[in-house]
Amino acid sequence: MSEKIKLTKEQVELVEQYAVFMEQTNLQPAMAKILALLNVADETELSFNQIQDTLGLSKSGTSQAISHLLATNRMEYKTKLGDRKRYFYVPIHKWKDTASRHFDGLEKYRNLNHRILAQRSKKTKEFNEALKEMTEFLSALHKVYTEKIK
Amino acid sequence: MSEKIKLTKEQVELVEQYAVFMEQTNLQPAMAKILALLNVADETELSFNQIQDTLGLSKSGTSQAISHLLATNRMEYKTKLGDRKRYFYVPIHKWKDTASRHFDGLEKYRNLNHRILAQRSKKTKEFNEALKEMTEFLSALHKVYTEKIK
DNA sequence: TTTTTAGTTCACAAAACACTGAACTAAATA
DNA sequence: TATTTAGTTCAGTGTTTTGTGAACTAAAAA
Repeated sequence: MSEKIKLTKEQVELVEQYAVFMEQTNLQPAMAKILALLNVADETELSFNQIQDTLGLSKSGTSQAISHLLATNRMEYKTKLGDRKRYFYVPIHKWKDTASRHFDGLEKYRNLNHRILAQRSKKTKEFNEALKEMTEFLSALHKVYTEKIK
Repeated sequence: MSEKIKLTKEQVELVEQYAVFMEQTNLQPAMAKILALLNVADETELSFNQIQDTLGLSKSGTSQAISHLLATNRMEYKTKLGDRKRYFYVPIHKWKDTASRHFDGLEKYRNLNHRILAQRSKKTKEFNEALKEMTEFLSALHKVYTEKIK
């Protein structure tokens, strides 16, 4: 029988909105919905079947999405003695690691812009000045990160 | 005849790396390369033909990419009296507007997480606590934005 | 041993995406 | 008026993405 989880109307709404947001950050729909569910549901640890049934995905789709989420550290699982299933959860307590990866991307962008600026013709003064201001703002952001998280 | 622009080896390298970075943020390859070129090239204003020839794109591909970049405010153009062409450029002086849009996305994420937290069962104490910490960091980031840019 | 559970793997179908070439347009030039 | 310039539009093609169902596996339970 189905192991579909009961969600309030508000939870369904939140799952959908969270998933859409995640899709916009490059995540595939199925993965986005799984993450959304694990963030919103009352229970933070759900089994393969609970995920599949609640979201109405195929078995293979669920398997592939879960594998990818595990491989990219967006999800983890635990087991329970005397129970063959895995229980999947979002390692939200590691949110600082996730944030770090985002700031690494930002730093890469800052570095690219810095290199671009370094080799630019001195003739395009306004352009160069704006580019410099922007990289300085990126540095300021990075500083917040090192102070608050790193 | 071709209006291909001359780029140093380093500039070619930077165009490619910048474009790859942009592709990773959801931009289509052609658009990513156009933005990269306009950031790196000595001249900040390039014509349709200079862009097409330098990047080796088709005319229609160039047209469609430019239209989309203009529609999404990632590019603008100016004209010159007595010249029928448009000269395209990256409005880098508006980098604060671009940053604002990014922070709007972050704020949306913070708000979603805040709503999720507000309706969560009180039983998952650790999860809720971590989620709260994270939204607080998102608020701190947003504060930097309001102080430095807005 | 046979069956059930908890998945994994894979070939493929449907849809979306990215780009191309060819035909077209509208304004300027000859 | 005819031609050139500076693009635009669109149908189609090749590629990539997502997800499906069917067959498979490995361990546990009956």
